[in-house]
Amino acid sequence: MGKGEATRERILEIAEAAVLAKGFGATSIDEVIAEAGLTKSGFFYHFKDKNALAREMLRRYVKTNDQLFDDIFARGRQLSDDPLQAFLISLKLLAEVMADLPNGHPGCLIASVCYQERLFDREVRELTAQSVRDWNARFRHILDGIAAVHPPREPIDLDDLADMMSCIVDGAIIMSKTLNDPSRLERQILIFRSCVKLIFSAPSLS
Amino acid sequence: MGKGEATRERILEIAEAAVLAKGFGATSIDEVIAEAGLTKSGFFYHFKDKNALAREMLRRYVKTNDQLFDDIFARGRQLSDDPLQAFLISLKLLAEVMADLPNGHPGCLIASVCYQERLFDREVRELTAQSVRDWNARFRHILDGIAAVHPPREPIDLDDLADMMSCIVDGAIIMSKTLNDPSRLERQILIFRSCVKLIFSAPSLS
DNA sequence: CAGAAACTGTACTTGCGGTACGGTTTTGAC
DNA sequence: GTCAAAACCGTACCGCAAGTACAGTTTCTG
Repeated sequence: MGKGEATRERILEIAEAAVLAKGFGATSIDEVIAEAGLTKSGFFYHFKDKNALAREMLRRYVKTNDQLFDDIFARGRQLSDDPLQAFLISLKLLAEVMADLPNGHPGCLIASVCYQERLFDREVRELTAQSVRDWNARFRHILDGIAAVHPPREPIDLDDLADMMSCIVDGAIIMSKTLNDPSRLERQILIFRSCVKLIFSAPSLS
Repeated sequence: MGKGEATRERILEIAEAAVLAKGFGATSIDEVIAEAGLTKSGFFYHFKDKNALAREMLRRYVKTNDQLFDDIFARGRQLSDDPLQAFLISLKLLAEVMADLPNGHPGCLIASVCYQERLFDREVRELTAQSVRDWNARFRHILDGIAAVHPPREPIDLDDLADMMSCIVDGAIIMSKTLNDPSRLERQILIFRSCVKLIFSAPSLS
């Protein structure tokens, strides 16, 4: 890894923390480079503009997040052969991980971008959209495996249920931040878990 | 109503649309006043700074939203005496209202503020927090009424379930915007409805 | 050692939020 | 109709942040 790459990483790390804390618009380049210990020229050597910074931040964020979810859901499958049990275990693990983050979940960059639409170019917006689609597909796949073994009682659209996971997490992050109460995120994941449990393990109506 | 109040209303309406579309930081005062047909001096006559604008926008938004929810949940209670049925009907109505918005739900101002924290002063942030708390209390109250008649099968924390409503809506708005698919919001409300139905009307496990 | 990569420094442009302040029109109460 | 307050307009200005331009310098690497 060249020295340039290390600097880029440092910039991205500092910028991500600042953006999640204050929003993209409120994060100035001056502030980032001051903390990173380089000059404006140095910054624009690595990123042609703020949009390029956003793009790389997103790529980084999505990658890290995917890794986390891969780990957690793989761990769930290790702990149970039943796909429903595996998913429920993973959700519990996810809740614990989210609760253990010292100052709550740092926030969701995708949502941050969402509420700043026009600040970003098409490429950035397409990147966020694709990552959400990937997320949904991931959960959809898990739910398919569950439904094959445990047919849901009520006619539930599995696509919508997969979407629900992302919605809950994003919504809970917002609530955690707004109310300054990190525990909400954990609790929302657990109540979603209860819903999944009910949907797939409820006995049939006579 | 004085002429000043009418102007203030016009500014707030234009600003709200712009902020929901592009975020607070990306909405310039110049742009708002151009559309409102007045000058910078005129703007600062009504709002001492951008924060004051945000504050009044939020008050307006929360008020309008509360009114909408009051109507919908009152209508639900009109249509059924059973609190569970009334709530389920209201959720269906809510989903329909959200689906009927021509370009999807305009977005949630609270979330917009959430991701711009440092741009706003303490008063604005406290306003958003309070409105979320009020929202949650509203749903908690409805759920209390339901649980009194239909004890939930699994031990479900009603506070968390009340929170879930807000989380779903906020999360679904983000997803709708990100994927440019207004139907997601409607579908998420309906699947939340299914969950509520399952929780309160599922038969006991033998 | 050479050349490429990784910067620094300075100077400038643009756009936005915000201030200052004097002047002008509009409105509503008497 | 009068008169003061309310509701503006115009102009000029400040500071900050994004971004450009470009020449020069250091640092790594083959």
